[in-house]
Amino acid sequence: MAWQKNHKGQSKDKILQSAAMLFTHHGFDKVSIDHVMQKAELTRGAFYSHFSSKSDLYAQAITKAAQSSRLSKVTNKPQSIEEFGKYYLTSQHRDAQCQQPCPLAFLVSDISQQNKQVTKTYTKVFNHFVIEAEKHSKDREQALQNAVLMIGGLAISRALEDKKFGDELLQACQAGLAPVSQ
Amino acid sequence: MAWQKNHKGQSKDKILQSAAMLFTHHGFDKVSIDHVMQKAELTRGAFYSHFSSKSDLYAQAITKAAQSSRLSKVTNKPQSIEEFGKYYLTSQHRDAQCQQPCPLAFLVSDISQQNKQVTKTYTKVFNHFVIEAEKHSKDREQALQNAVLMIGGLAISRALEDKKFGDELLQACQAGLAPVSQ
DNA sequence: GTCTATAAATAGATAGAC
DNA sequence: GTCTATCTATTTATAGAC
Repeated sequence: MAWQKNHKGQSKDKILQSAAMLFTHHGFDKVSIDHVMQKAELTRGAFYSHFSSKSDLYAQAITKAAQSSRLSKVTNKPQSIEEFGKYYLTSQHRDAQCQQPCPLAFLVSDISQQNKQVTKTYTKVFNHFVIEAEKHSKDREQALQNAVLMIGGLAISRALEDKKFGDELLQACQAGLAPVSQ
Repeated sequence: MAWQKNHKGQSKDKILQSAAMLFTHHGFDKVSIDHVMQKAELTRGAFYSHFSSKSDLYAQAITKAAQSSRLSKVTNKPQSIEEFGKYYLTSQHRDAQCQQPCPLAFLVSDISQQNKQVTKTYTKVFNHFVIEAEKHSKDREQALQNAVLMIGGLAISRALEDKKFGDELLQACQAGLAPVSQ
């Protein structure tokens, strides 16, 4: 029994990990259930034993992506908003040269097309981001501004065809991050 | 001849206007060529006399959306960055209670999935936005920050399930806009 | 240039064997 | 729980009549 439960858990986690990466990189519509299951080394038919629909998978994958993202790991937590920005607002992050980029930036305009389960999940993850930013900001208002500069800056930089323009934007956002006043 | 050219021009413009609205509201994948043509009161088959592909339409529709957007109209141009923000960072704009919302915010994470024609068009429109912001900012760096606060703030607010949270975010972004120092 | 009809491919979801 | 096979629907794009 324990093995069976473990086995199921392992498959579900593998699906979630595949979905988190694929969705974050390509968005909801460009990724099919088939893609996800292939990456998880399973077949389509097995999908519905774990998730009720593609949307259900999407919502859970966003949480997974946030957890797998480097930002959420306890180790190497930035000690200031500037460090936070140097870590987040990079061309490597924008160009997805890491395994798990931030879903808040990569999926932002994808989310409003989805159902309530998805938007609730996104809101929860964003709220955690803001709480983290508050630790290094003067007040909540400044934390919200810092969050927008980081997430929005990364998202827009990603949409630009001109990489140099994108780099300039990342730099400007980094410079705009307001630290806790000493 | 003139009538024919005019007739074709009218059809193309009708298609573009329909596409601009539909794409801005729902993104690239959720809108089909059929939807666009139905809204333009034409049939699918007529589409390819005007555009070479759906992507081609998308790119041209982004330009059209930017032109149709209230922000690009000459009349009622904001005289300061605060006015700009009050005009842009509203719940009405976020909830698409206007005919033509800003494609820069509504489509930001949609764009990176598309081809070069599309990303170039987005870059061009964003560049115009920044140039406009520069007129009311201390320098280019501050203009870029202001642009991110507006476009990013609106985009994230749109993704949040909690409207009050979204309103708080819009408010914080408005407060964060830095004007030209007097 | 616009129409109807259709080709060709893809995707979400379900059925039933093992 | 996982597999293969399939249903059903949708979509991009093309062909050919008017």
